[in-house]
Parts: sequence; structure tokens; C-alpha cells
Amino acid sequence: MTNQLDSFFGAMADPTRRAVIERLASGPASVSELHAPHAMALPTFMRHLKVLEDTGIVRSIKKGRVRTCHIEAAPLIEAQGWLAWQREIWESRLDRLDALAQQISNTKEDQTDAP
Amino acid sequence: MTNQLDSFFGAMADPTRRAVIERLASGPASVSELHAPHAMALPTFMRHLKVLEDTGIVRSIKKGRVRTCHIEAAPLIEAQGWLAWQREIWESRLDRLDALAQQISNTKEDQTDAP
DNA sequence: TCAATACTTAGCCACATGACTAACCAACTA
DNA sequence: TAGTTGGTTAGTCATGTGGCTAAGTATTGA
Repeated sequence: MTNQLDSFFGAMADPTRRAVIERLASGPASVSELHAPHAMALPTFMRHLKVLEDTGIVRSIKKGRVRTCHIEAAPLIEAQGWLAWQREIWESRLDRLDALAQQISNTKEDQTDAP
Repeated sequence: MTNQLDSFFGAMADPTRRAVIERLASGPASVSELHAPHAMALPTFMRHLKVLEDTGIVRSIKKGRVRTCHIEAAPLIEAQGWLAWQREIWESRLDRLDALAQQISNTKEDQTDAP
């Protein structure tokens, strides 16, 4: 279960791989098209692609000698969800602290007003 | 610039570190409190904490012999923003494809209707 | 059919990462 | 003040990751 997030975040931790995602967000592309802007050997680049495919972020089909890649949104949405969830918990806690702080300051006011 | 995302995603790629975030989302805690549920040596755990601190996701203050940690939302929000941005591009592209598909099917209807 | 194209496989190397133990320091507490 | 608690530093080790070259396979176009 957490394994999904492990490999997703791991995949996104590399700038080359994030660049591939950014490129693929605007439409499918072949391996060499994706490789072109990156100054590294093709086999090295292919291994980055493999990481993305293994994680399920990218899918590809080979037709003839060309492999075309496209993006798969599900893992991206899941990770975004996890982050949103954490943020929600964190922010609701801040709200509670805020409420508590107000409560305390109100009590204080009562005390100073009363006698 | 992208370096920020690099280290953030790298930090989140480990289940121990994500568990720490999940714990800290519901309030600050000391190192030993954070360590307790994890079956690993303290120095090992401390290095996970260091990764989180270096990335700016966690801050800590030492008072006496106790170090108390709390979460810092900014990097979390930034990463969420990046994911949302990618998703937006991807979805708007799907919308455009959709519109294009409709346009084509309309043209087809016109053609079949006309003669 | 032959050469170019588009990957693919195999194998190597350097450095990063995650885990451990052992020993240490500093601050409470009895 | 002596022991305990809470954290820290140092050093070792195995595995993972990102990079390379060299050589191989399968399509495609001339």
C-alpha cells in the first residue's frame, strides 16, 4: 500500500524523470524524442524511463522500431492526495490551536474584567 | 530551483520518513517519541530526521536534553503545487483532444448529412 | 539486400543511502 | 554526586542508483 507512494516519490526525486513527466504532460512522444534534450547516453536515459514505467507513471507501446510513451495520471493523483491529506490534518490542527488560543485569551479577558 | 523538489521527493520516498511526517502533522514531538514506533537503531532514525530537516520539511528546537520537532508546511505545499500543475496541463490537453474529437465527429456528420 | 535508425542488453564503475555497533556528552533525578 | 535518560558522533558495511561504453537486434528506406 505505502509501496506505491515509495516508488512514486522515488521516481519523482530525479530531475531528468520530472522533465520527462513535464514533457509527456503535453502529449505522447517516442523514446528518442524524449531523450533528445538530455545530455546523457541513451541506455542511461532508458533506465530512467524504465523507472517511470515500473512505477506506472508512464506507459508505452512499441510499433515497428519506435516505442511511444504516454503518461498515466493515477499515481500522480494518488500522491497529490496523500500530500493534500497531510496538509489537511496539519491545517485543521492549526485551526484547533487557534480556537484554543482564542478560548484562553477570552478566559483571560473575563478574569481581568470581572473583579 | 528544481533542487527543492529533488530533495523533497527524495525525502518522501522513504516510508519511515513519511510516517514521521504523518505523526508530526498531528502535533510536535520529541526525537524519542518519534523514534518509539520504529524498529531501528536511534542513530539510523536520527539520520532520517536529518534528511527531513535538511529538506526544510521539519524544524526542531533543543531545550535541555530534549529536541522537539515540528512540521514546516511550505515544501509540502510546493510539491503539491507541482503535481497539481502537471495534472492541470495533462487534463487541459485531454480537454483539447476531446474538443478536437468532437469537432472531427461534427465535420463527419456535416459531410454525411450534406450530399 | 544493405545501410541507417531506433532501441536493447550486458557489464562496468563511482558514489549515495540505509542499516548497524560502540562509545560519547550533557542534563536531570534520586 | 552518581546513575539514568535523551540525544550525538564516529566508523563500518551492504546495497541501490546514476552514469558510462560496447556490442547486439529488429525495422525501415534506398
